[in-house]
Formats: sequence, structure tokens, C-alpha cells
Amino acid sequence: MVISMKSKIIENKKIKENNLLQAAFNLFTKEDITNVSVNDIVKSAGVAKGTFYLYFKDKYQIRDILIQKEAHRLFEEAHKQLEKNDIRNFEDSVIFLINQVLIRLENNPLILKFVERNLSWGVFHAQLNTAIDNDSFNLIKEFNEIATANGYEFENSEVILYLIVELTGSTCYNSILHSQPLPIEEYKPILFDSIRAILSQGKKKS
Amino acid sequence: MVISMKSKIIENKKIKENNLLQAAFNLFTKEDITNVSVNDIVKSAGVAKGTFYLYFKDKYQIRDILIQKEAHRLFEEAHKQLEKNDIRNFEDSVIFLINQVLIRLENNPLILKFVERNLSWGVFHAQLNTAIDNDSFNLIKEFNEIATANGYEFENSEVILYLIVELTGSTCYNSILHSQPLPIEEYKPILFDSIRAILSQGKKKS
Amino acid sequence: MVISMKSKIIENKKIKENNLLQAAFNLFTKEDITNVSVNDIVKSAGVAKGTFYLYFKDKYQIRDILIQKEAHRLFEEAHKQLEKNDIRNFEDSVIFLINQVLIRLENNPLILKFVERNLSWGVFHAQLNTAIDNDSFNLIKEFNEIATANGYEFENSEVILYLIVELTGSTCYNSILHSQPLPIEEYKPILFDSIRAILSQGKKKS
Amino acid sequence: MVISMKSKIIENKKIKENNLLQAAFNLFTKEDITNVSVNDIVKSAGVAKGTFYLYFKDKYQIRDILIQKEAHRLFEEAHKQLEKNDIRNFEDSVIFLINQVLIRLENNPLILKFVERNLSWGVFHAQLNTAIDNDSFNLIKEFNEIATANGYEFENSEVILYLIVELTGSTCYNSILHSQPLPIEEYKPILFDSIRAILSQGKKKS
DNA sequence: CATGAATGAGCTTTCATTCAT
DNA sequence: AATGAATGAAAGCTCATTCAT
Repeated sequence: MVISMKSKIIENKKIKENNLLQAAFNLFTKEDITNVSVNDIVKSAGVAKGTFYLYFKDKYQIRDILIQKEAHRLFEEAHKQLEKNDIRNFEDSVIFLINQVLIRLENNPLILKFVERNLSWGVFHAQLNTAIDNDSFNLIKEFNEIATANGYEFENSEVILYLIVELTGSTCYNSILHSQPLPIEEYKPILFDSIRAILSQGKKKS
Repeated sequence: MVISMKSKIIENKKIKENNLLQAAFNLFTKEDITNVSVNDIVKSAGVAKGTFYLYFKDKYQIRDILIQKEAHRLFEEAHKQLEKNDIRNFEDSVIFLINQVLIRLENNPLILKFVERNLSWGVFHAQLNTAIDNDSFNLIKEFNEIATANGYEFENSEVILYLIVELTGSTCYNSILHSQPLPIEEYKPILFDSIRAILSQGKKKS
Repeated sequence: MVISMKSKIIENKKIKENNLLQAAFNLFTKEDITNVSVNDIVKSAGVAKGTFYLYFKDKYQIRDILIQKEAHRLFEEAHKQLEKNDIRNFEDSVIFLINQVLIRLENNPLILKFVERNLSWGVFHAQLNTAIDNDSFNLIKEFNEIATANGYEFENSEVILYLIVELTGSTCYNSILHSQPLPIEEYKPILFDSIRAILSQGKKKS
Repeated sequence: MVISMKSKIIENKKIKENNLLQAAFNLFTKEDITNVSVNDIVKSAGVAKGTFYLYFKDKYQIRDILIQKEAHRLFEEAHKQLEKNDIRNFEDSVIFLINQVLIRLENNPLILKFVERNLSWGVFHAQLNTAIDNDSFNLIKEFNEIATANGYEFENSEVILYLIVELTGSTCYNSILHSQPLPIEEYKPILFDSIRAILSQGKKKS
């Protein structure tokens, strides 16, 4: 009995926290973070103002947590798909992974809107890198392994990977949300060709 | 006499306006724009609060003017250097121009900080485009001309140019300011090789 | 216990609200509303600035609430007196009611000052009409009933009533406050005679 | 020559002053005086800010001057018409004069709008009374003369006149501008009947 | 744990008025 | 006499944060 009561309380806390996170996410996708007050968040979440401060330091902490969560989920799902499909070729693997992430962003532009509204590429990017490093799936290690197995060799493979992630991120953001400079479907071929061109620098002559 | 009196007033106004712009620039490089109040700006500029509104609508207008000015100067100077040096080769020209801009950013990282603090690559990019378009030096046009003259052909040359600008901007920003993933001097060769790889896609077989 | 705690808070809120209303009323009787700042009101009420906005939208809302309250009380009390006194004659009833209101205004000229200072005859009048219409005591209906019962008939009885109310309001205001054109006690007979003259127009010849 | 130069300057001053008065009148008919800034007035008048203070103390002074002017013109014109028409009957004379003023207000509701916008019945009324007293045409004196000549006698004739002016002013204001309680054309007969009823109190039995 | 009333610092913006030119 | 740039006090209002209940 005591245990179930406690667990119920804990469960209740989790619900409150999630309500706040969800409410904040919704508001942050509609308005710049400076135009969202803690009042707005607690009203939308249906809790009292003081309750907010029991769970979070301020609205910026809630934003960072949201970004971390989304970035983590994004890569986890892309990774799952990569494992399901038995792609051996090096360039294809990289393109596949990137494409998986892009597909998710296309289908859920709220995440991008959220990032745009909060002008937080910097924060998002930092979290993305953290996600890439810490994930059970170590992207860099795998990148190197597949590269070597396929006869590629890079002096500085992480930098090449970083460069590709940045190129993709900064251009696809505008492409998905504003079709600038091209709609994402038209832009992808050009992007992917450029990525292959970059990767092909590492191809060893046999 | 009348003219000199009037011109003195006009001169004085220019000084006040510049004081405000300079003060705002300094503050914007130190703090996020949301943490800089109009009060801070006028105090730093040594003018009264009301004076600010004689010259600018709000602090966001002052930010946009600053960004436009900086972006314009950046490209103007880079362009001058390109004209001084008689570089004919296509890839070399592109790399030279990018390098000139990067050298200026390396020497004045405040401009980069300013842009970071305002997290406005988007704005910066828009201003850049305006500067590029309106300038006597038309980047896109020249890019195409030199490309053709050197036996390069792109289906979508503006997109390729955009892609290169974004790749450069998003990666060099961290490289210059935080030496991430590498210090700018070490990163440049890798970046330039990747840009050449991207450009080489357009090379026509003769 | 819980109830008493909650009720204490509610009671406290009522006190705060009344403090604000009272403070505003005092200031509005001394100064034109445009010369009374929210700051003045909260200082006088002994609460923080933000508290004001917890209870009212702005100072104009507080003014309207005050006017409504006063207008309502004025007529409620006059009506009570009319019921206590069994006056059957038509002209006497009308004069009695008007006199009751005037007596109250004479004894509490602050209400008149408040109305003057806020130059809000319009608002006051609107509230008065609402009070007349909505009150359990429906003046217009009763006016008609007593008129008919006493052999009076008006083509447009509401207009006659309106005309009398305006005549009374606009002249007694100056009479009570500035004894212009005569002190109220000297003015009343003339006013009442004029009102009777107006009413007598509706007297049917028998 | 010197005289004409001086007179030209004086003329110029008059033009500036009139420009300011006209500009202020236009603005005061569109907006409450608190929402009209000195800046608005000088811009509309086409003069510099400082010039305003060469002619007027503040915007409230300009308002009072405007009200005085309008009130004066109103009665002057009504008076002229009365003289042109040889009306001998007492009640008819009073009604005629009132009707002349009303006709002018109906045809130029800007004056009423101006009064409404500035919520200045009090000020307007004071100026009106001054106009009535000071005018070459002494209303009260004439009122008494015609009354006596026609066999009317009032204990307090000024008070009766005041009462009629107030009744007319406070009700016709709403009637002309808002058709409340009736459009002015429908309201006039009722009003005039009531005025005649009031006046008939003074009729001596012969 | 949860509440929400209360706070007051701090923001943006306006505007009457001055005064050197 | 006329100008208009400069002022800075003061307004309305918001909101993160606290704390008694």
C-alpha cells in the first residue's frame, strides 16, 4: 500500500513535469521564447505558478531540456533504421543516415520551428553533438570503421563528419521551412552529390 | 555662415547617431540583445533616453543596421583584394574570396560574436545577399562568368554558391571563436579541399 | 480549517481591492483622472504596482466601476425611501424621487466632484440609465403606471423622463457645487415648478 | 515701406497663429485632447515645435481659445438671424433663437464632436455663458424686455433662462450626435413644447 | 508537495519643454 | 521670430520570483 501510494505520487510528479514540458514545447513552437512567460506555460499546463519552480530553474532550462530530448530521439530513430537496413557501402550509409534524420524533420517541422523560434541553432547543435558522442551508437567510430572497410581513408575523419553535419543542418533548415534556396526534395540531390564529392576525397586509389 | 552653422548641427547629429551605433555594437557583442536595454545603450552613448528614439525605432532596428553595415564592409573589402590580385582560375577565385572574408573575421572576432549573440545567421545571410546583389560586384554573376570561362558548368549555380557560403559560415564560426573542431588555420585546408571537391562536380570533361 | 484559511485569503483580497477602489476614489475627487497615475493609486492604497493589475485592467476600468457603484447606490436608496412613503400622486412621486437623489448628492458632494473631475457625465449617465432600467424598481415602467393611474398620458414618456433627468443633472450639479445660478435650496423650487410644468403637458382633460 | 514690412510680419504671425488654431481644431475633433500632442499640432500646422510656445502656453490654452471662439460665433450668428426676422411674440423669440443655434450645430457637428472629444461641457458651458453675458446682444436683458412687453413676469428670469439653456444643451448634444433618445428632428418638438411649458409659468393672467 | 497572491525591479515609449543656433 | 535637436521625467505595464498558507 505504502509503495503504491508513493509510486502514485511519483507518477503524479512525472505527469506534472511532462505537462510543463509539453506545454512549453507547444508555446515555443508558436512564439519566440522571450514572448513566452512562465505564466503562459503554467496556465497551459494547468498547474500553479510556484509549481514550475519545483521542477525547473527557469524557462531557458526547460528549453534546453526539450532540445536535448528531441535531438536524442532524432538520432536514436535514425540509427535504428540504419541497423534494420543492411547497407554496406560507405557513402550510402552516411547518406542514408542523413536522409533518415531529414525525413523525420520534414515530417515534424514543429521541431525545426521550435529551433527557429528560439533562434537556437547553437544550442541545438551542441545537444546534437552530445547526442552523437554519447549514444550507444558511436557515429564517429562507425563512420571510421565503415570508411576503412570500404577503402576510404581520412586524415581527420571527425572533421569531415562535422563539416557534413553542419552543411546539412544549416542548409536543410531553410530548405524544409522556407523552401530556400529550393524545396527540400529538389535540394536533396544537390546536397547529397556535394556530400559524396566531399567523401570521395578520402577514396584510396587501388 | 548659415551653411557652416547648419552643417555643424548635421555633423553633431551624425556623431550622436554614431555614438549610439557604436555603443549598441559594443553591448551587443557582450550580451544577448534581449539583455541589452535601450537604457544601457543611451547610458553608454552618453545621450538622453529620448534621443535614442529620435534616431531609431527600437533596438532591433539598430541591430539590423549594424549587421547590414558590417556585412557590407566585409564583402567590399574582400572584393577590393580580389581585384588587386589577378586571379583567373575559377576555384582559386572562389577560395580567395572566402579566405579574404575569413581573414577579416579572424582579425575581428567581435563581428562574429555579435552575430552569435544575436543568433541571426538568417539575418546576416539576408543582408549578405542584399550586399551581394546590390554591390557593383555581383557575386553570383561573376561566379557564373568565371565558371564558364574556365570550363565549369552547374545546373544550379546559385544553390552551389549558397551551399558553400553556409558550409563556410556555420563551420568557421566555431572554428574561429572556439577552435572547434579545429583552429581556423588547421581547419581551412580541409574546408578548402571540400569546397574544391564540391566545385569540381561542375568541371566539364574536355 | 481549510475553509477558514481560504476564506481568510479571499477576505484579504477583498480588502486589497477595496483599498484600491477607495484610494482611487479619493484621488479622482482631487485630481482629473489623467493626472492620477497608477503609481499614485497603489502608493495611496499601500500595495505594490503589480497588484493593481491583478485586480484591474487600467485606471479607466477602476473609474467605471466606481461610477457604476455610486450610481447604483444612489438610486437604490432613493427607491427605498419612495417605498417607505406612500405617495400616490404622479407629479409628487417624480419630484419626491428626484429630491431624494438630490439630498444624497448634497450630503455627499464628493460624488459630484468625482464626476466633474473625471468629466464623465456621459459615463455616469449611462450607468444611471442602466440602474434605472435594471433595478428591481423599474423607473420607466412605474413612471408610466402612475401616470396612467393619475390621468396623465404621454406620447413619448421615456423621452419626457430623460429630459427631466438631464435637466436636473446638468443644473443641480452647478447648483450644489458652486451655488450657480442659485444655491440648491433656492434653486429647487424653480426646478420643481419647471418639472411640474413639463409633466402637466401630459395631463388629460377630464 | 517700413509700415508695410511690419504689417507683413504681423500678418505672417497671424497666419501662423491661425494655422496652429486650425490644426488643433481638426485634431481635437478626431482625438481626445490627451491623445493629441503638441508635436501633432505643429506638424499639422507646418511650423516648428518651439513656435507653438511663442503663441500658446500649452495645448489646453489652445483648446479654451477654440471653444470661446466657436461659442461666440454661434451666438453672434443666431442673434443676427433674430434681428433679421421681426418676431415679436415672447415664446417664439426664445424658441427661434434656440432653434438657430441648434441648426448651426446640426450643420456643423464638428463643434459638438470637438466638445465631446474633449469632454468639455463644463468649459464649453462657461464660455457660452461668458458669450451670452458679454455679447453686444445682451440675451438676459432682451429676454426680460420681450417678456414684459408680452405680459410675462418671472421672479427669477435669469434662472429660467439658464435652466432652458442647460436643458437644451445637455439633451440636444446626444440627440444630434447619437440620435439619443431621438433624432434631433423628432426630439425638437418635444423639447420646444417643454420649453414653452416652462415659459408659460410666467404668463400673467390678464 | 502544491498553490497563487503579492511583489517591485525593470522594461519600452512618450512628450512637454528648453535653448543654442 | 523661428527653429528643431535634445532632454529626462514619468507614464503604463510585464513578469520572474518568493513565500505564507
